[in-house]
Amino acid sequence: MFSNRWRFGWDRYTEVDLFTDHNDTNAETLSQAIRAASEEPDADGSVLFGHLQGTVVGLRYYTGVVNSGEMVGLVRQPQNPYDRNAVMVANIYGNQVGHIKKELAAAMAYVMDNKLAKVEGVVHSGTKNKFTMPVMLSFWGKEEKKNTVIEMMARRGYKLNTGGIGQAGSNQSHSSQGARALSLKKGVTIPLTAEELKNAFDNLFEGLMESKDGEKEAAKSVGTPLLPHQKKALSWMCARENKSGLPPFWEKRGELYYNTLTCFSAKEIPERVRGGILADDMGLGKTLTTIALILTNFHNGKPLPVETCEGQSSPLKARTKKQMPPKLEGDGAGVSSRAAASLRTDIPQAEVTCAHTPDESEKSISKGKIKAIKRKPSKDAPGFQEDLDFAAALGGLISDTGFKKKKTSKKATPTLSSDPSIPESAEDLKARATLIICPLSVLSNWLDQFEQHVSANVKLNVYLYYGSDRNRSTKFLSSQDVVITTYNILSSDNGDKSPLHVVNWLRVVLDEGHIIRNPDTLMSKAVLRFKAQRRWILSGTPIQNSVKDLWMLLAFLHLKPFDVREWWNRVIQRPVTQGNKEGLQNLQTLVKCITLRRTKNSEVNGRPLVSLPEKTVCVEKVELSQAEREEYELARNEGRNTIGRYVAEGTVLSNYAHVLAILMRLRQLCCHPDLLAKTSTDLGAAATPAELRERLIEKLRMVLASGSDEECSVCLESVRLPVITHCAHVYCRPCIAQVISTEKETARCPLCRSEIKTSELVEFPQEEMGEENGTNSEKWRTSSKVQALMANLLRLRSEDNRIKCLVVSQFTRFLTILETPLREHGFSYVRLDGTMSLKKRTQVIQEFQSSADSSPVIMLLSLKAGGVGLNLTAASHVFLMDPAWNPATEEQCIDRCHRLGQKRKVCVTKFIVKDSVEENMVKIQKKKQDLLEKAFGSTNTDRKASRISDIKALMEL
DNA sequence: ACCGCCGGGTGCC
DNA sequence: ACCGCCGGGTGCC
Repeated sequence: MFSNRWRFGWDRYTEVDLFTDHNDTNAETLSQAIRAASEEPDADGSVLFGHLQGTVVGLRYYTGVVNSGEMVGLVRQPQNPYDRNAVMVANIYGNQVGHIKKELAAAMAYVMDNKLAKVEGVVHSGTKNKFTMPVMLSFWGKEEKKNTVIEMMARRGYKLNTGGIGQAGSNQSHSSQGARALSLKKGVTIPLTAEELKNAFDNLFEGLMESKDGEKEAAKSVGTPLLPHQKKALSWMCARENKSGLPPFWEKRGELYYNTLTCFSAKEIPERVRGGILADDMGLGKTLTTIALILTNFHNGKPLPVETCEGQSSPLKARTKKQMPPKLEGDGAGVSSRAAASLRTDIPQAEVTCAHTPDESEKSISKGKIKAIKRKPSKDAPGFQEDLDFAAALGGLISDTGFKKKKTSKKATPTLSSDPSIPESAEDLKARATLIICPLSVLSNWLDQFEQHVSANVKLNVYLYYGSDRNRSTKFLSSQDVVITTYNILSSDNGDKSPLHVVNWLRVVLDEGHIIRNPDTLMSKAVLRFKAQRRWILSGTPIQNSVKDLWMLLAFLHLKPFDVREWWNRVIQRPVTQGNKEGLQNLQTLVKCITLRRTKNSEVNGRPLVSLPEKTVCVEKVELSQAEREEYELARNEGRNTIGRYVAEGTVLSNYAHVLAILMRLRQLCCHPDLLAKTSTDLGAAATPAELRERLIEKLRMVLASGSDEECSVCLESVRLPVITHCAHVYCRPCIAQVISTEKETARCPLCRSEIKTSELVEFPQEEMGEENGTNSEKWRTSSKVQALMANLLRLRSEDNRIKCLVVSQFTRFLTILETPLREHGFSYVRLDGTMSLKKRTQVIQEFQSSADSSPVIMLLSLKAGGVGLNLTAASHVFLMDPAWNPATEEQCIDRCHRLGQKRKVCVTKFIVKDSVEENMVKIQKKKQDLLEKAFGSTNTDRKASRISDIKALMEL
């Protein structure tokens, strides 16, 4: 007993009180410790140094058991009072198995503490031993540390076996790694080619849906009929939430649950992953499907009980609250109201917070207790009938819900094939609310979609947890049907005191879940701490860069044992990145089990998943006018000379900013001459003082003409008597004059800290002063591209004056220029760009999507405004005013209108100026698509080289 | 007997 | 632990 207190007596867990019922708390604390101890940010590039046979001692003091071939974790215990070199051995669940024998531990401690190597263990034999057992240790690390480690161990009498060793009974990945190590010197493995890996990843998420999945009708409260593929998704999601199938790589062997990858087994059923990854392409209706899931799948497969406006008038909550004696909260016996579920959310705050979550109780159960419970014949369990009663009370039916107490479900031994429903305890049944976390940019979309898809007569409590005055009451939040918040709120609301971490959620949904792929961010850490029964990730792109992106997602889903980084690294990530085919297969199996992905082009039974209206894309070549052509050629020749010189000197990359500025200038000239001279980078390229002055004036004119109320950064009011500095910032003349007179020679621009002088302030020439607030139509000039657009718009209007168009440009300033002719021709328009507040954005989108007569017919859209998920299906025509570097950006933009819900054919027009940088950009776009595909694993130098060749191609050098 | 041998007590780090 | 180690009991064969 005395020694037990030291089981966790190391590192930051020293103060844990282990005298009180230590058996109940150890597992969770230990796995936390292991998790913390094995924070290995990047196991990539590790090579195998060698193997070593070691001994685990002290088996009889610990409860952790291992199977033949099982992987074990090795954790340093620097605070161990008997030996500060102690190395603990633990199994996958964090149960301690024993210690490494002290002489070996002393040698290992040095290696481990100095991060010279990562040591991993596999037990092949002696698993039934009472006192000691052999363990095969492998040492992994950076190539350059290899010899140090080998020498270090040798000095202490431990010779690392650097050849492959036939490890009888070793698990698959290890034996194959051993074989590889044998066949190759220096432990370097032959990876799959970048191509193969890339293909593998592509296929990782393809064809994940078997057609056997049925369709499920949504609850009545879902107002929008689901499309067939959405019903399939709903059916799949409900099944993932309700069925108790084991997580991938777990199987039942006799009385035990066995993990086929790590060879770990336990009496307890592994935590089931109730949820998964819905990775459908954007536009297939992930949001709608999720809303349908919320309404359709409450407890025991029943719909969410909701208040309706018709029928019974008295609100269910009010009625049932009185019927429910508080003392029954615990087991729910005797509840007879159909609406018990809605009532359960109204329990006092204290009860919620004090109650053990199912999560905690299941992990904190000691082996001894489990045994005790398990030995009880299930039919004698006193709680069984009560739970049935409760289930009946809730759902009006006796389901096959089995007795479940503290997770040790030992109802009639569930067989793998039958997939019985997951039994829920009374504790589980209290959870009501679904928490949705999304990026700010799609927040309004969620609200809209709830508005749109929930039947009008249903009152769903949706709370937006956002803004400084958000309601932080956990009781309040628990009682909602849905709580929506953003990732930013999550990271700022992070601490333990955040109510989001106190509420016992029914379900947590991460929209655009790939956002949490970096485990080091605050929000990723926050996301792991939710108490929730079911967890979902919605993401069109679950893998963005590499396998590593998946770990955080699996950790969020509590997919055992991969929620602990070490097991993920050992079993999946390292084998895969080293090109091990088995590792890749395992990864594929894993992903397949928990993911549903369809694309717009997916087919089911030979028929397309969704039939979107046709989309046509045409390129309209624009001829520059003679004046424009002259100006363009001038700039082009100048740019060519400059860039040509950089190319000759080999300094393209060090002058990259300037090169981009030159290209930018040309691209802008293709659109409209007035786009020039608007940023200080452009100004840097101006040759003469006269030219500079001209451009500054131009810039000033643009600022003032843009209609936005330009603010003076000194007085914080609208600028009066505007002047512009050489660094292209605009102030009131009196304000900036005062700054300069105060600071004298050392005066600096308040915005960018460039030096400023009174003599260098530029103001409007006298004759233009009067016009700045006027219609400025006299100063406004057209361009060939503007005319091309207007011709199209006017033609369309004459065909059908309700046709709506998106007019897209990368240059918000171009959008501003376009406003003038739109106004002149009487087009009603709205504008959406990245600078707008959420509120304004929402309003603009609503206005545009509205079918009212007064609704605007044109949206001026900046290419990158908003993110994925933006729904602009009211438009059926898209005008892309200028080509983007990345064709995917254009595609994404087009998809905002060519997506589910689009009723008309979509017509896309790309304006490209003939004989210009734009034409070359289009050529490069095509090449880029290939490049991007090959970029997988390509080196930095490759990319740089391609960058340079891009530029040469653009300038026709 | 300043040894060897026997057998009981004992046991991770 | 069906070991090794420790230390007390014992002492020809």
